[in-house]
Amino acid sequence: MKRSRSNSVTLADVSRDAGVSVMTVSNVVRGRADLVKLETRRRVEESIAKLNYRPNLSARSLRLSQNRSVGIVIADTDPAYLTDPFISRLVSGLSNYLSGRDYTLDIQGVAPERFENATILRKAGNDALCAILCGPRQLRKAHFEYLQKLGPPLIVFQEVFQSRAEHVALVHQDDQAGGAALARHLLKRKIRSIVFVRPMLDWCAVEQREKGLRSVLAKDGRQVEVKTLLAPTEGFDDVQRTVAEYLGSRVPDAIVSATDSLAGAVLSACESRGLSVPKDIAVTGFNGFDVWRYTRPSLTTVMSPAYEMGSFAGELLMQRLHGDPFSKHNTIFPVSLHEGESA
Amino acid sequence: MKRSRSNSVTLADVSRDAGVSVMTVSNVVRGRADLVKLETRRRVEESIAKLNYRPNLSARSLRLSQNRSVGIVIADTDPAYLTDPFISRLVSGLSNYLSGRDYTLDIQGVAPERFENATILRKAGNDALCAILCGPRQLRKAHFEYLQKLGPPLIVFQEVFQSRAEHVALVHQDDQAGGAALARHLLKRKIRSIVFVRPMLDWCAVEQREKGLRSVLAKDGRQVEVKTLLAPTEGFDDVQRTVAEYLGSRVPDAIVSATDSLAGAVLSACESRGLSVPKDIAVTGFNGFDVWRYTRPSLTTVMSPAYEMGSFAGELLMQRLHGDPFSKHNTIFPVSLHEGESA
DNA sequence: TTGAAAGCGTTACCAC
DNA sequence: GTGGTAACGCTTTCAA
Repeated sequence: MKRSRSNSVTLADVSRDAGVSVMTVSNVVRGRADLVKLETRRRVEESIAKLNYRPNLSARSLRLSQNRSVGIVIADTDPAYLTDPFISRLVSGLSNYLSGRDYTLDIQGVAPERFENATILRKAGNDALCAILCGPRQLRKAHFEYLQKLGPPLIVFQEVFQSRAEHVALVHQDDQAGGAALARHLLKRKIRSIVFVRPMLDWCAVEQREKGLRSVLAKDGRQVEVKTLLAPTEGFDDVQRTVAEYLGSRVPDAIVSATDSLAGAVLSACESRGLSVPKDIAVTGFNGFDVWRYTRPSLTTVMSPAYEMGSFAGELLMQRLHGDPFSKHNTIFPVSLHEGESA
Repeated sequence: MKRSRSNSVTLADVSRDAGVSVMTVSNVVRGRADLVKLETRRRVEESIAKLNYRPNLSARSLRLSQNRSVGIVIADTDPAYLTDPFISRLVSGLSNYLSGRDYTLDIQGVAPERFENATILRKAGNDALCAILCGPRQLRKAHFEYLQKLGPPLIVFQEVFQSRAEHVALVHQDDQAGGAALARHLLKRKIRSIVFVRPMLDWCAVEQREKGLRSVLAKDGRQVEVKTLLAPTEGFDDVQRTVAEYLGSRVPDAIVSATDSLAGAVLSACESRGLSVPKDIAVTGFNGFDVWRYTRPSLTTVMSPAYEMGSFAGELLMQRLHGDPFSKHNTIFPVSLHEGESA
């Protein structure tokens, strides 16, 4: 048995069965109908079906030096990295756009401190790369530089770095404007103190939200006091405990949560402290997809175009891979305030 | 310029730069430290760093006839197919297990009626395949047969088909037992009528939940009436509208929802009808991850080991790809009832 | 310890 | 319309 462990059927096998040359089979497989006589094509197609032939992607990639695949690396400390609603929508959008163009998506989650070990980055197997970073700014910057040096076209989501590299593009939503919109909304109430709740782990988007929030408050004449409260993780229990503890000593007029899931835990903490939302305290979320509908009161939050960002990135990459330069190197998607009952 | 569009650095380039043979470089790259003199290795490593060399995965795959990659195809009508909390956890678990073994995960969502068109299935580029099916039983069965014929090792999640094929394994949770547990829990109350709410789209898991529910109720002496209510989609608004309409004409003693997100919409419908949960009506969910924490009242639901199912599948595949047969062809993960406030 | 050559399955190119 | 040949980048095998 000459055959390797994978009992793959090759073009040669089909050509032998159909009594034609390898090239003819190849032409049939790739739909070059004009190059093959109808009768021959029929015979070849029969053999293909009979032998259950599937083209070998590695061989094709090697020959064409293009893989028709894109890789995405997602830095996160949570093993269940895809459960984040922003990420799952972004990846869905990207994946679907690529599928439509007959491209494949390779996906890998990785702990921030092991970022550069990601298989997708160490081996060259994708025509382009995407990434979502997290961790201290310094580290994210280092990872960004590393990614740039790799070579293939690169799209980084939710970062605000500058890059002059021709093969790099940034796609993010306007988190700063989102934070600002929340601030303006809260300022309609009689507010003197705000707590911004966020996880310990750094995300650029969260920084931007806080920045937008604080900048509007700073410009306001009312001298609103802003504190930042760090939860050890994004887990429901951790957040609830952290907030409940804080509320034990003092109750701010509003709690701005870095994400909707955090806000869910915040609501729970308020409830357990006997605080009525929004009467006693206002609560807001961020990146509203579904959670805001489930909570009582429903959440005031900022809507995110995560799915669209993913598919837009796919579109950008397809252009770039088909010969054109990136049409945009820095794309900012607008967000919109959703007024629920919680603030 | 001989070089192809992708300006890739090859082993030959490195070997030229380092003044050694291609094989020596290959040995260095693959960590065969024992085969290379320390000094030579140093020189080669320098060249690798200098030239920014990354091994070409296609070439290696072609030569070795193994790709070190697994593909997963997920049938769903929802474009944002990864947002389903069960799926996102399952895929995270699988992806992480594979990453740890230096395997890559190719992911693709596909509409059920276009299932067989999925790139991942049409081209042979993965060492193994995973799938999650949906749609009418007939169609799922057809897709299952199709997948089996493809050849590579295959794991199908959340299906109850039988297969004698050596290269096929099934992994699912005990949805039937989950449905039964919910039924038994509800029977503790004075219950005469139950409505099972599910989306129009067929999922094997949902069928199993209903089956478990009905079988326990059927065995009970109290002649509980069970109706099935179909929501056009799983979308919050669709479900809420469907349920609210139903409640307009009659109010059952309990509503069993096919998933937690459905249950969220059901709660909302009850609220809008002025019904108090669980006093006036009991409500349950399924596949509890986080949603049950956010709702008020919190949901009574069934906890799912989705993440573990994913990583277990990865483990099974690794064994199979490294020479052993599948150790289990049909694995059923237990689920557990979570008693919240809603029932 | 290092090197040369063959071949993995496919496609571009050029003959027939 | 069809087919032969070379080459894509890598690793296995065997020779030096």
